[in-house]
Amino acid sequence: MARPAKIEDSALLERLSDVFREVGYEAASLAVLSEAAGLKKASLYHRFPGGKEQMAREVMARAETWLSEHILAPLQSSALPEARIQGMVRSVDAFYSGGRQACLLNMLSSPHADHGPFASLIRNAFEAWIGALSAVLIDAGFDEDTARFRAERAIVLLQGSLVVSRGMGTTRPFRNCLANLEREMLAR
Amino acid sequence: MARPAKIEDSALLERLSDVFREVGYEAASLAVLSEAAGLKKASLYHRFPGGKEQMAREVMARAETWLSEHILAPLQSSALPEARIQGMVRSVDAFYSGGRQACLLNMLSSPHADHGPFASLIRNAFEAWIGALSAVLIDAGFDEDTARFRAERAIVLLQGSLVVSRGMGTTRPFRNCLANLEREMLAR
DNA sequence: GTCTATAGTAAGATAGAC
DNA sequence: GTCTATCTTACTATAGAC
Repeated sequence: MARPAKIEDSALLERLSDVFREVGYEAASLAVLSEAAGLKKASLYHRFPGGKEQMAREVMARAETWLSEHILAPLQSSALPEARIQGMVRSVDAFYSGGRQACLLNMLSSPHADHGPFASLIRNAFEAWIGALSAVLIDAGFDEDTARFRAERAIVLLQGSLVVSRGMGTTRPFRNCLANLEREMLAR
Repeated sequence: MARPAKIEDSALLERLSDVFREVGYEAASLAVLSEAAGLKKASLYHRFPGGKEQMAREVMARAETWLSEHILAPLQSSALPEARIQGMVRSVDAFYSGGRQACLLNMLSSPHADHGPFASLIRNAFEAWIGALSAVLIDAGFDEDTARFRAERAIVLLQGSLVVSRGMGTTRPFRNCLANLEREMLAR
């Protein structure tokens, strides 16, 4: 077959996602995205006529799908609260490569109205995650306020540990965070 | 006096700092920096011959000075541990405008070798802050490992609460973080 | 579907007048 | 010290061949 093979959507989005997670939206130039994708710029525009903004939005959409399937669904299972949180910790550890990869929810955050679409996607993702964690804690017998407070703090710890790990050049804060998350969330 | 008045270094750096904190390094174009500073691009280059990278480095240096004077020094005072942490909380609340302004240590973090200078400044700032907090906890009677662990977690909570506040469009996570920081750090 | 080539624009940076 | 005007480069995006 002389025809050049199509690079699969899933693999393409994953490579683009790596770039956005590493350098953020503005620093992700088409040159960098093109090299990471293994496609020339014009080919990227063929796949994403909306340009960089569409790439980022599809990357975000993919991340939300991942969140739903690998985080929210397991959290909403009928397993024990301990097991549901343990499952989340394992998925999170893999997704962030043990603290070496940043979070899109941080890297694509922007105060610009230009990228307003991202803002609501990011807010929704945070709220869905916190809501699901909160439901687990309510199942575990905590009152609503405590559940919500601890769920939000878990996400804060996760995001903060990624920031500090990145800034200090060590994954220890992230590993500490995950190692203590279940115990802290369910502590009486 | 027909001669145009010089804009003071301190005011200039503060305006530039606001831009870097809001949008990060790459999105801080000279056009944006120029407008925020109230100086034309050529004037910025007169004050910062090294261009944008020098601006960011001087903004970082200014932030480290602020950290030393308003955070590290009070933490190293001879006051009670409770009072030292309360003082830090007040300073932090003001510096981050109650959670509305982001942290340079997050916004200027970059995996690029280009901006390597930032990386060591950021790492040093994190380490100095955690070290000072750790010393307070040792003064409060905690063992070295516990002190270090809790100090690091305090910084993680701070950074994470800023990320989540920004992402969710509310300052509540940041306010929660500060409201509970002293109690959590000193809990027996 | 991918490519080479190129248009058009905004970026970082400099020269020289006032 | 600040300004207008300009240079060069890099960026986003498009046209058209294969």
